[in-house]
Amino acid sequence: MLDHEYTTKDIFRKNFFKDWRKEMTAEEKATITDLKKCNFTEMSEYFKAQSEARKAMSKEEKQKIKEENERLLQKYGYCIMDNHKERIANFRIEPPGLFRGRGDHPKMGMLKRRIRPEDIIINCSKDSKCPEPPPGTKWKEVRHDNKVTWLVSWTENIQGSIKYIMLNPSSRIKGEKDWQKYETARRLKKFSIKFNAFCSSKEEGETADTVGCCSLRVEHINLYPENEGQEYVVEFDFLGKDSIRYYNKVPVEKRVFKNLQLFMENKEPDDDLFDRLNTSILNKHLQELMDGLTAKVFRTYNASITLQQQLKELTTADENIPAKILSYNRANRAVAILCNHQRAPPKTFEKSMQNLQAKIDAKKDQLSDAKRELKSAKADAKVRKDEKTKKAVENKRKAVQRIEEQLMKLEVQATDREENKQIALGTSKLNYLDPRISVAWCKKWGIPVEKIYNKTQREKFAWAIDMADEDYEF
DNA sequence: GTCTGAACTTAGCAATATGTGG
DNA sequence: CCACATATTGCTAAGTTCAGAC
Repeated sequence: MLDHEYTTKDIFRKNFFKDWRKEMTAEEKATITDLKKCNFTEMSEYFKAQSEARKAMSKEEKQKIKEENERLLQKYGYCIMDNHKERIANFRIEPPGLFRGRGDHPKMGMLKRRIRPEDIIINCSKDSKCPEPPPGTKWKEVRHDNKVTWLVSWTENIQGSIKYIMLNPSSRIKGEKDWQKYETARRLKKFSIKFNAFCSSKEEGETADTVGCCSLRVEHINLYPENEGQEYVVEFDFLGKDSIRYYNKVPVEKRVFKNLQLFMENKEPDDDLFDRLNTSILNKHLQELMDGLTAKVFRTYNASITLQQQLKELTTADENIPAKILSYNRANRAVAILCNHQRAPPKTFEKSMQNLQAKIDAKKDQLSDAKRELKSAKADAKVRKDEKTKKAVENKRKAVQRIEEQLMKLEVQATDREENKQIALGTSKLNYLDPRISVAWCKKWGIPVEKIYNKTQREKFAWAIDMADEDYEF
Protein backbone atom coordinates (compact mmCIF):
# COMPACT_ATOMS: atom_id res chain seq x y z
CA MET A 1 0.00 0.00 0.00
CA LEU A 2 3.10 2.18 0.02
CA ASP A 3 2.03 4.15 -3.04
CA HIS A 4 -1.44 4.77 -1.73
CA GLU A 5 -2.61 8.04 -0.23
CA TYR A 6 -3.77 6.15 2.83
CA THR A 7 -0.20 5.75 4.05
CA THR A 8 0.21 9.53 4.29
CA LYS A 9 -2.63 9.81 6.78
CA ASP A 10 -1.83 10.10 10.48
CA ILE A 11 -4.68 7.92 11.70
CA PHE A 12 -3.79 5.21 9.23
CA ARG A 13 -0.16 5.15 10.33
CA LYS A 14 -1.04 5.32 14.01
CA ASN A 15 -3.56 2.48 13.81
CA PHE A 16 -1.29 0.33 11.71
CA PHE A 17 1.68 0.76 13.99
CA LYS A 18 -0.36 0.10 17.10
CA ASP A 19 -1.75 -3.15 15.69
CA TRP A 20 1.58 -4.19 14.24
CA ARG A 21 3.29 -3.80 17.60
CA LYS A 22 0.74 -6.16 19.09
CA GLU A 23 2.05 -8.84 16.74
CA MET A 24 5.72 -8.30 17.61
CA THR A 25 7.96 -10.37 19.85
CA ALA A 26 9.41 -8.61 22.90
CA GLU A 27 12.67 -8.19 21.05
CA GLU A 28 11.03 -6.73 17.96
CA LYS A 29 8.98 -4.47 20.16
CA ALA A 30 12.12 -3.10 21.75
CA THR A 31 13.79 -2.52 18.38
CA ILE A 32 10.93 -1.24 16.25
CA THR A 33 9.61 1.85 17.97
CA ASP A 34 9.08 4.37 15.20
CA LEU A 35 7.14 3.80 11.99
CA LYS A 36 8.94 6.67 10.26
CA LYS A 37 12.19 4.76 10.52
CA CYS A 38 10.76 1.62 8.97
CA ASN A 39 11.62 0.92 5.38
CA PHE A 40 9.23 -1.35 3.51
CA THR A 41 10.63 -0.79 0.03
CA GLU A 42 12.06 -4.26 -0.27
CA MET A 43 8.65 -5.83 0.32
CA SER A 44 7.01 -3.33 -1.98
CA GLU A 45 9.53 -4.06 -4.73
CA TYR A 46 8.90 -7.75 -4.33
CA PHE A 47 5.18 -7.38 -4.93
CA LYS A 48 5.71 -5.00 -7.81
CA ALA A 49 8.05 -7.54 -9.40
CA GLN A 50 5.43 -10.24 -8.90
CA SER A 51 2.84 -8.15 -10.64
CA GLU A 52 5.25 -7.39 -13.51
CA ALA A 53 6.06 -11.08 -13.83
CA ARG A 54 2.36 -11.85 -14.04
CA LYS A 55 1.93 -9.34 -16.84
CA ALA A 56 4.93 -10.72 -18.72
CA MET A 57 3.70 -14.31 -18.65
CA SER A 58 3.32 -16.20 -21.90
CA LYS A 59 -0.05 -16.92 -23.43
CA GLU A 60 0.16 -20.56 -22.33
CA GLU A 61 0.93 -19.66 -18.71
CA LYS A 62 -1.95 -17.20 -18.65
CA GLN A 63 -4.23 -19.83 -20.09
CA LYS A 64 -3.15 -22.27 -17.39
CA ILE A 65 -4.04 -19.79 -14.65
CA LYS A 66 -7.37 -19.16 -16.28
CA GLU A 67 -8.11 -22.87 -16.33
CA GLU A 68 -7.14 -23.20 -12.68
CA ASN A 69 -9.47 -20.33 -11.76
CA GLU A 70 -12.24 -21.99 -13.70
CA ARG A 71 -11.61 -25.24 -11.82
CA LEU A 72 -11.86 -23.42 -8.48
CA LEU A 73 -15.05 -21.74 -9.61
CA GLN A 74 -16.57 -25.08 -10.60
CA LYS A 75 -15.52 -26.64 -7.33
CA TYR A 76 -16.41 -23.89 -4.86
CA GLY A 77 -18.53 -21.40 -6.78
CA TYR A 78 -21.85 -23.23 -6.82
CA CYS A 79 -24.36 -24.73 -4.46
CA ILE A 80 -27.68 -26.51 -4.71
CA MET A 81 -30.67 -24.63 -3.38
CA ASP A 82 -34.12 -26.16 -3.73
CA ASN A 83 -32.77 -28.62 -6.29
CA HIS A 84 -31.27 -25.90 -8.46
CA LYS A 85 -27.60 -25.35 -9.01
CA GLU A 86 -26.96 -21.72 -8.13
CA ARG A 87 -23.90 -19.52 -8.47
CA ILE A 88 -22.38 -18.24 -5.22
CA ALA A 89 -21.42 -14.55 -5.15
CA ASN A 90 -18.31 -14.22 -2.95
CA PHE A 91 -17.04 -17.73 -2.35
CA ARG A 92 -13.44 -16.64 -1.62
CA ILE A 93 -12.82 -15.68 2.01
CA GLU A 94 -11.56 -12.14 2.59
CA PRO A 95 -7.78 -12.22 2.95
CA PRO A 96 -5.98 -10.49 5.83
CA GLY A 97 -4.71 -6.96 5.25
CA LEU A 98 -4.97 -3.40 6.44
CA PHE A 99 -8.46 -2.02 6.89
CA ARG A 100 -9.26 0.68 4.35
CA GLY A 101 -12.24 2.60 5.64
CA ARG A 102 -13.63 5.31 3.41
CA GLY A 103 -13.59 9.01 4.21
CA ASP A 104 -12.23 10.05 7.59
CA HIS A 105 -12.51 6.63 9.12
CA PRO A 106 -11.12 6.41 12.68
CA LYS A 107 -10.14 2.74 12.20
CA MET A 108 -8.24 2.96 8.91
CA GLY A 109 -4.94 1.08 8.95
CA MET A 110 -5.97 -1.45 11.57
CA LEU A 111 -4.96 -5.05 11.02
CA LYS A 112 -7.68 -7.16 9.46
CA ARG A 113 -6.89 -10.64 10.68
CA ARG A 114 -6.86 -13.90 8.77
CA ILE A 115 -10.06 -15.89 8.90
CA ARG A 116 -9.57 -19.50 9.98
CA PRO A 117 -11.88 -22.51 9.76
CA GLU A 118 -12.51 -22.09 13.50
CA ASP A 119 -14.13 -18.67 12.73
CA ILE A 120 -16.52 -20.08 10.15
CA ILE A 121 -20.18 -20.92 10.56
CA ILE A 122 -21.62 -23.13 7.83
CA ASN A 123 -25.32 -22.96 7.07
CA CYS A 124 -26.65 -25.86 5.00
CA SER A 125 -29.63 -28.16 5.04
CA LYS A 126 -29.58 -31.18 7.33
CA ASP A 127 -29.67 -33.73 4.55
CA SER A 128 -26.92 -32.08 2.51
CA LYS A 129 -23.29 -33.04 2.31
CA CYS A 130 -21.68 -30.42 4.52
CA PRO A 131 -18.38 -29.04 3.17
CA GLU A 132 -15.38 -30.48 5.01
CA PRO A 133 -13.02 -28.13 6.87
CA PRO A 134 -9.34 -28.31 5.84
CA PRO A 135 -7.58 -31.36 7.34
CA GLY A 136 -6.84 -31.00 11.04
CA THR A 137 -9.28 -28.10 11.55
CA LYS A 138 -12.88 -27.66 12.60
CA TRP A 139 -15.64 -25.27 11.67
CA LYS A 140 -16.85 -23.01 14.44
CA GLU A 141 -20.36 -24.32 13.90
CA VAL A 142 -22.56 -26.06 11.39
CA ARG A 143 -26.19 -25.03 11.49
CA HIS A 144 -29.31 -25.67 9.47
CA ASP A 145 -31.29 -22.43 9.39
CA ASN A 146 -33.66 -22.22 6.44
CA LYS A 147 -35.05 -18.84 7.49
CA VAL A 148 -31.93 -17.05 6.19
CA THR A 149 -30.21 -17.06 2.79
CA TRP A 150 -26.54 -17.10 3.74
CA LEU A 151 -24.31 -20.14 3.34
CA VAL A 152 -21.33 -19.09 5.43
CA SER A 153 -20.68 -16.38 8.02
CA TRP A 154 -17.89 -15.12 10.21
CA THR A 155 -17.28 -12.14 12.47
CA GLU A 156 -14.68 -9.63 11.32
CA ASN A 157 -12.39 -8.05 13.85
CA ILE A 158 -12.47 -4.35 12.90
CA GLN A 159 -16.11 -3.43 13.63
CA GLY A 160 -17.12 -6.79 15.08
CA SER A 161 -19.77 -7.13 12.40
CA ILE A 162 -20.84 -10.34 10.71
CA LYS A 163 -19.85 -11.06 7.12
CA TYR A 164 -21.62 -13.49 4.83
CA ILE A 165 -21.24 -15.65 1.80
CA MET A 166 -24.45 -15.44 -0.20
CA LEU A 167 -25.81 -16.31 -3.63
CA ASN A 168 -25.09 -14.49 -6.86
CA PRO A 169 -27.59 -11.86 -8.11
CA SER A 170 -28.56 -14.31 -10.87
CA SER A 171 -29.96 -16.72 -8.29
CA ARG A 172 -33.68 -17.27 -7.89
CA ILE A 173 -33.71 -16.03 -4.32
CA LYS A 174 -32.02 -12.70 -5.14
CA GLY A 175 -33.99 -12.21 -8.34
CA GLU A 176 -37.33 -12.64 -6.63
CA LYS A 177 -36.33 -10.19 -3.93
CA ASP A 178 -35.27 -7.70 -6.58
CA TRP A 179 -38.55 -8.06 -8.43
CA GLN A 180 -40.45 -7.55 -5.19
CA LYS A 181 -38.47 -4.37 -4.53
CA TYR A 182 -39.62 -2.85 -7.81
CA GLU A 183 -43.19 -3.96 -7.28
CA THR A 184 -43.24 -2.12 -3.93
CA ALA A 185 -41.78 0.97 -5.58
CA ARG A 186 -44.42 0.82 -8.32
CA ARG A 187 -47.16 0.93 -5.72
CA LEU A 188 -45.81 4.33 -4.67
CA LYS A 189 -46.96 5.72 -8.02
CA LYS A 190 -50.47 6.07 -6.64
CA PHE A 191 -49.22 8.58 -4.11
CA SER A 192 -48.28 12.05 -5.23
CA ILE A 193 -45.62 12.43 -2.59
CA LYS A 194 -42.24 13.80 -3.48
CA PHE A 195 -39.93 12.65 -0.77
CA ASN A 196 -36.24 12.20 -1.25
CA ALA A 197 -34.85 10.86 1.97
CA PHE A 198 -32.93 8.15 3.74
CA CYS A 199 -31.96 7.65 7.36
CA SER A 200 -29.18 6.42 9.57
CA SER A 201 -27.67 6.64 13.04
CA LYS A 202 -24.22 5.58 14.11
CA GLU A 203 -21.87 5.34 17.02
CA GLU A 204 -19.49 8.26 17.38
CA GLY A 205 -15.77 7.54 16.97
CA GLU A 206 -16.36 4.08 15.51
CA THR A 207 -17.16 5.21 11.98
CA ALA A 208 -16.62 8.13 9.60
CA ASP A 209 -18.83 11.16 10.28
CA THR A 210 -21.50 10.77 7.62
CA VAL A 211 -25.22 11.52 7.79
CA GLY A 212 -28.60 10.73 6.27
CA CYS A 213 -31.97 12.40 6.50
CA CYS A 214 -32.74 11.66 10.14
CA SER A 215 -29.22 12.45 11.34
CA LEU A 216 -28.76 15.74 9.43
CA ARG A 217 -27.34 18.44 11.65
CA VAL A 218 -28.00 22.19 11.69
CA GLU A 219 -24.57 22.78 10.12
CA HIS A 220 -25.55 20.78 7.05
CA ILE A 221 -28.15 23.17 5.68
CA ASN A 222 -28.50 26.85 4.93
CA LEU A 223 -31.80 28.60 4.37
CA TYR A 224 -32.32 31.34 1.78
CA PRO A 225 -35.71 33.08 1.70
CA GLU A 226 -34.61 34.08 -1.78
CA ASN A 227 -31.80 32.76 -3.92
CA GLU A 228 -31.07 33.26 -7.61
CA GLY A 229 -34.63 34.25 -8.37
CA GLN A 230 -36.19 31.38 -6.44
CA GLU A 231 -38.06 31.51 -3.14
CA TYR A 232 -37.52 29.34 -0.06
CA VAL A 233 -34.31 27.65 -1.07
CA VAL A 234 -32.59 25.07 1.14
CA GLU A 235 -28.88 24.53 0.54
CA PHE A 236 -27.62 21.08 1.53
CA ASP A 237 -23.95 20.33 2.10
CA PHE A 238 -23.03 17.14 3.92
CA LEU A 239 -21.15 13.87 3.61
CA GLY A 240 -23.39 10.88 2.90
CA LYS A 241 -22.71 7.19 2.42
CA ASP A 242 -19.06 6.40 1.59
CA SER A 243 -18.27 10.00 2.62
CA ILE A 244 -19.48 11.23 -0.75
CA ARG A 245 -20.39 14.89 -0.59
CA TYR A 246 -23.96 15.89 -1.31
CA TYR A 247 -24.33 19.48 -2.39
CA ASN A 248 -27.59 20.85 -3.73
CA LYS A 249 -29.93 23.83 -3.58
CA VAL A 250 -33.56 22.84 -3.43
CA PRO A 251 -36.59 25.16 -3.49
CA VAL A 252 -39.21 23.94 -1.02
CA GLU A 253 -42.75 24.79 -0.01
CA LYS A 254 -43.11 27.78 2.26
CA ARG A 255 -44.41 25.56 5.05
CA VAL A 256 -41.37 23.30 4.86
CA PHE A 257 -39.09 26.31 4.90
CA LYS A 258 -40.76 27.83 7.96
CA ASN A 259 -40.57 24.52 9.80
CA LEU A 260 -36.86 24.20 9.05
CA GLN A 261 -36.37 27.71 10.43
CA LEU A 262 -38.14 26.60 13.61
CA PHE A 263 -36.05 23.44 13.89
CA MET A 264 -32.86 25.49 13.67
CA GLU A 265 -33.82 28.05 16.31
CA ASN A 266 -31.62 28.18 19.41
CA LYS A 267 -29.44 25.33 18.27
CA GLU A 268 -25.70 24.84 17.87
CA PRO A 269 -24.29 23.86 14.46
CA ASP A 270 -23.64 20.29 15.63
CA ASP A 271 -27.15 19.77 17.05
CA ASP A 272 -29.52 17.42 15.26
CA LEU A 273 -31.79 19.23 12.81
CA PHE A 274 -34.66 16.84 13.47
CA ASP A 275 -34.26 16.17 17.18
CA ARG A 276 -37.73 14.67 17.67
CA LEU A 277 -37.42 12.27 14.77
CA ASN A 278 -35.58 9.00 14.45
CA THR A 279 -35.50 6.18 11.93
CA SER A 280 -37.97 4.03 13.79
CA ILE A 281 -40.56 6.82 14.10
CA LEU A 282 -40.13 7.70 10.44
CA ASN A 283 -40.39 4.13 9.26
CA LYS A 284 -43.42 3.49 11.43
CA HIS A 285 -45.07 6.53 9.87
CA LEU A 286 -44.20 5.37 6.36
CA GLN A 287 -45.54 1.91 7.08
CA GLU A 288 -48.89 3.49 7.97
CA LEU A 289 -49.00 5.36 4.66
CA MET A 290 -48.43 2.26 2.56
CA ASP A 291 -47.82 -1.38 3.20
CA GLY A 292 -44.15 -2.22 2.64
CA LEU A 293 -43.12 1.42 2.45
CA THR A 294 -39.71 2.18 3.95
CA ALA A 295 -37.33 5.06 3.36
CA LYS A 296 -35.33 3.40 0.64
CA VAL A 297 -38.37 2.70 -1.51
CA PHE A 298 -38.45 6.39 -2.44
CA ARG A 299 -35.01 6.12 -3.93
CA THR A 300 -36.03 3.14 -6.05
CA TYR A 301 -39.23 4.88 -7.08
CA ASN A 302 -37.58 8.21 -7.95
CA ALA A 303 -34.83 6.52 -9.93
CA SER A 304 -37.11 4.25 -11.95
CA ILE A 305 -39.78 6.83 -12.68
CA THR A 306 -37.09 9.30 -13.77
CA LEU A 307 -35.55 6.77 -16.15
CA GLN A 308 -38.92 6.04 -17.71
CA GLN A 309 -39.77 9.71 -18.11
CA GLN A 310 -36.31 10.61 -19.45
CA LEU A 311 -36.37 7.78 -21.98
CA LYS A 312 -39.72 9.00 -23.24
CA GLU A 313 -38.41 12.53 -23.53
CA LEU A 314 -35.01 11.82 -25.07
CA THR A 315 -35.65 9.02 -27.55
CA THR A 316 -36.55 10.10 -31.08
CA ALA A 317 -37.79 7.63 -33.65
CA ASP A 318 -35.62 8.62 -36.61
CA GLU A 319 -32.27 8.36 -34.82
CA ASN A 320 -29.91 5.48 -35.49
CA ILE A 321 -28.93 2.94 -32.87
CA PRO A 322 -25.78 4.67 -31.52
CA ALA A 323 -27.76 7.88 -31.07
CA LYS A 324 -30.53 6.01 -29.28
CA ILE A 325 -27.97 4.43 -26.98
CA LEU A 326 -26.58 7.86 -26.25
CA SER A 327 -30.10 8.88 -25.25
CA TYR A 328 -30.33 5.87 -22.99
CA ASN A 329 -27.05 6.77 -21.34
CA ARG A 330 -28.26 10.33 -20.88
CA ALA A 331 -31.42 9.10 -19.17
CA ASN A 332 -29.28 6.82 -16.99
CA ARG A 333 -27.06 9.78 -16.21
CA ALA A 334 -29.99 11.94 -15.13
CA VAL A 335 -30.83 9.23 -12.60
CA ALA A 336 -27.24 8.94 -11.39
CA ILE A 337 -27.14 12.70 -10.81
CA LEU A 338 -30.44 12.55 -8.94
CA CYS A 339 -29.09 9.78 -6.70
CA ASN A 340 -25.71 11.51 -6.31
CA HIS A 341 -23.78 8.52 -7.60
CA GLN A 342 -20.29 9.86 -8.07
CA ARG A 343 -16.92 8.54 -9.04
CA ALA A 344 -13.40 9.92 -8.99
CA PRO A 345 -12.52 11.11 -12.50
CA PRO A 346 -10.49 8.29 -14.07
CA LYS A 347 -6.74 8.91 -13.74
CA THR A 348 -6.31 8.74 -17.49
CA PHE A 349 -9.30 10.90 -18.30
CA GLU A 350 -7.57 14.01 -19.69
CA LYS A 351 -5.23 11.98 -21.83
CA SER A 352 -7.87 9.70 -23.27
CA MET A 353 -10.02 12.75 -24.03
CA GLN A 354 -7.15 14.31 -25.97
CA ASN A 355 -6.58 11.08 -27.87
CA LEU A 356 -10.21 10.90 -28.83
CA GLN A 357 -10.16 14.52 -30.00
CA ALA A 358 -7.12 13.74 -32.15
CA LYS A 359 -9.02 10.84 -33.69
CA ILE A 360 -11.95 13.13 -34.44
CA ASP A 361 -9.66 15.68 -36.11
CA ALA A 362 -8.06 12.95 -38.21
CA LYS A 363 -11.47 11.66 -39.23
CA LYS A 364 -12.51 15.15 -40.27
CA ASP A 365 -9.48 15.45 -42.52
CA GLN A 366 -10.27 12.06 -43.97
CA LEU A 367 -13.80 13.20 -44.64
CA SER A 368 -12.81 16.32 -46.52
CA ASP A 369 -10.37 14.25 -48.61
CA ALA A 370 -13.12 11.77 -49.43
CA LYS A 371 -15.47 14.61 -50.36
CA ARG A 372 -12.87 16.11 -52.64
CA GLU A 373 -12.37 12.76 -54.34
CA LEU A 374 -16.10 12.37 -54.78
CA LYS A 375 -16.29 15.79 -56.40
CA SER A 376 -13.54 15.03 -58.89
CA ALA A 377 -15.04 11.63 -59.64
CA LYS A 378 -18.35 13.36 -60.40
CA ALA A 379 -16.62 15.82 -62.70
CA ASP A 380 -14.87 12.95 -64.36
CA ALA A 381 -18.13 11.08 -64.86
CA LYS A 382 -19.76 14.12 -66.44
CA VAL A 383 -17.08 14.17 -69.14
CA ARG A 384 -16.64 10.44 -69.77
CA LYS A 385 -20.17 9.17 -69.17
CA ASP A 386 -19.13 5.48 -69.14
CA GLU A 387 -20.08 2.68 -66.74
CA LYS A 388 -16.68 2.56 -65.06
CA THR A 389 -16.65 6.20 -63.95
CA LYS A 390 -20.27 5.99 -62.91
CA LYS A 391 -19.40 3.12 -60.66
CA ALA A 392 -16.42 5.08 -59.28
CA VAL A 393 -18.76 7.92 -58.27
CA GLU A 394 -21.00 5.51 -56.49
CA ASN A 395 -18.06 4.02 -54.60
CA LYS A 396 -16.81 7.45 -53.55
CA ARG A 397 -20.26 8.42 -52.41
CA LYS A 398 -20.40 5.32 -50.23
CA ALA A 399 -16.98 6.09 -48.80
CA VAL A 400 -18.08 9.60 -47.80
CA GLN A 401 -21.15 8.20 -46.17
CA ARG A 402 -19.16 5.63 -44.24
CA ILE A 403 -16.69 8.21 -42.97
CA GLU A 404 -19.51 10.52 -41.95
CA GLU A 405 -21.00 7.74 -39.87
CA GLN A 406 -17.66 6.96 -38.28
CA LEU A 407 -17.18 10.63 -37.45
CA MET A 408 -20.58 10.89 -35.87
CA LYS A 409 -19.93 7.81 -33.79
CA LEU A 410 -16.70 9.34 -32.48
CA GLU A 411 -18.38 12.64 -31.69
CA VAL A 412 -21.16 10.90 -29.82
CA GLN A 413 -18.53 8.98 -27.89
CA ALA A 414 -16.72 12.19 -26.94
CA THR A 415 -19.90 13.86 -25.69
CA ASP A 416 -20.90 10.80 -23.72
CA ARG A 417 -17.52 10.47 -22.08
CA GLU A 418 -17.20 14.14 -21.18
CA GLU A 419 -20.64 14.18 -19.58
CA ASN A 420 -19.76 11.05 -17.64
CA LYS A 421 -16.51 12.29 -16.16
CA GLN A 422 -17.57 12.32 -12.53
CA ILE A 423 -20.81 10.35 -12.68
CA ALA A 424 -21.07 6.63 -11.94
CA LEU A 425 -23.86 5.02 -13.95
CA GLY A 426 -23.42 1.46 -12.69
CA THR A 427 -24.90 1.85 -9.24
CA SER A 428 -28.29 3.05 -10.41
CA LYS A 429 -28.39 0.62 -13.31
CA LEU A 430 -27.73 -2.30 -11.00
CA ASN A 431 -29.74 -1.31 -7.96
CA TYR A 432 -32.41 1.28 -8.68
CA LEU A 433 -33.67 1.08 -12.24
CA ASP A 434 -36.49 -1.39 -12.79
CA PRO A 435 -34.89 -3.49 -15.54
CA ARG A 436 -38.27 -3.99 -17.20
CA ILE A 437 -38.23 -0.31 -18.22
CA SER A 438 -34.97 -0.83 -20.09
CA VAL A 439 -36.07 -4.12 -21.62
CA ALA A 440 -39.31 -2.55 -22.84
CA TRP A 441 -37.39 0.37 -24.32
CA CYS A 442 -35.08 -2.03 -26.17
CA LYS A 443 -38.02 -3.96 -27.59
CA LYS A 444 -39.86 -0.82 -28.60
CA TRP A 445 -36.95 0.62 -30.56
CA GLY A 446 -35.43 -2.60 -31.80
CA ILE A 447 -32.25 -2.22 -29.78
CA PRO A 448 -30.53 -5.51 -28.92
CA VAL A 449 -30.61 -5.85 -25.15
CA GLU A 450 -26.86 -6.65 -25.26
CA LYS A 451 -26.23 -3.00 -26.11
CA ILE A 452 -27.66 -1.98 -22.73
CA TYR A 453 -26.78 -4.88 -20.46
CA ASN A 454 -23.55 -6.88 -20.44
CA LYS A 455 -23.43 -10.60 -19.65
CA THR A 456 -23.49 -10.25 -15.85
CA GLN A 457 -26.30 -7.75 -16.02
CA ARG A 458 -28.31 -9.97 -18.35
CA GLU A 459 -27.91 -12.80 -15.86
CA LYS A 460 -29.02 -10.65 -12.97
CA PHE A 461 -31.99 -9.28 -14.89
CA ALA A 462 -32.97 -12.53 -16.61
CA TRP A 463 -36.36 -12.37 -14.90
CA ALA A 464 -37.06 -8.97 -16.43
CA ILE A 465 -35.78 -9.82 -19.91
CA ASP A 466 -38.14 -12.76 -19.75
CA MET A 467 -41.27 -10.99 -18.61
CA ALA A 468 -41.30 -7.40 -19.95
CA ASP A 469 -42.88 -6.60 -23.30
CA GLU A 470 -42.61 -3.32 -25.13
CA ASP A 471 -45.66 -1.77 -23.45
CA TYR A 472 -44.37 -2.26 -19.94
CA GLU A 473 -45.11 0.75 -17.75
CA PHE A 474 -43.36 1.21 -14.41
C1' DG B 1 -39.55 3.65 23.73
C1' DT B 2 -34.57 2.58 22.95
C1' DC B 3 -30.82 -0.09 21.79
C1' DT B 4 -28.45 -3.85 19.53
C1' DG B 5 -27.37 -7.21 16.36
C1' DA B 6 -28.40 -10.03 12.32
C1' DA B 7 -29.37 -10.07 7.63
C1' DC B 8 -29.52 -8.21 3.51
C1' DT B 9 -28.77 -4.26 -0.15
C1' DT B 10 -26.03 -0.71 -2.04
C1' DA B 11 -21.45 1.56 -3.01
C1' DG B 12 -17.05 3.07 -5.23
C1' DC B 13 -12.49 1.61 -6.28
C1' DA B 14 -9.00 -1.43 -8.15
C1' DA B 15 -7.61 -5.40 -10.65
C1' DT B 16 -8.31 -7.99 -14.59
C1' DA B 17 -10.18 -9.13 -19.12
C1' DT B 18 -11.37 -7.79 -23.53
C1' DG B 19 -11.48 -5.03 -27.63
C1' DT B 20 -9.42 -2.13 -31.09
C1' DG B 21 -6.49 0.50 -34.01
C1' DG B 22 -1.86 1.17 -35.67
C1' DC C 1 0.33 -8.84 -33.06
C1' DC C 2 1.14 -5.51 -29.66
C1' DA C 3 0.02 -1.46 -26.87
C1' DC C 4 -3.23 1.01 -25.12
C1' DA C 5 -8.03 2.12 -23.92
C1' DT C 6 -12.26 0.60 -22.35
C1' DA C 7 -15.36 -2.69 -20.19
C1' DT C 8 -16.15 -6.00 -16.83
C1' DT C 9 -15.56 -8.30 -12.66
C1' DG C 10 -14.08 -8.74 -7.96
C1' DC C 11 -13.80 -6.94 -3.63
C1' DT C 12 -15.42 -5.47 0.61
C1' DA C 13 -17.01 -1.33 3.12
C1' DA C 14 -21.06 1.07 4.34
C1' DG C 15 -25.55 1.55 4.22
C1' DT C 16 -31.00 0.05 5.53
C1' DT C 17 -34.34 -2.71 7.76
C1' DC C 18 -36.39 -5.43 11.14
C1' DA C 19 -36.88 -8.20 15.18
C1' DG C 20 -36.18 -8.89 19.74
C1' DA C 21 -34.02 -7.80 24.30
C1' DC C 22 -34.19 -4.59 27.92
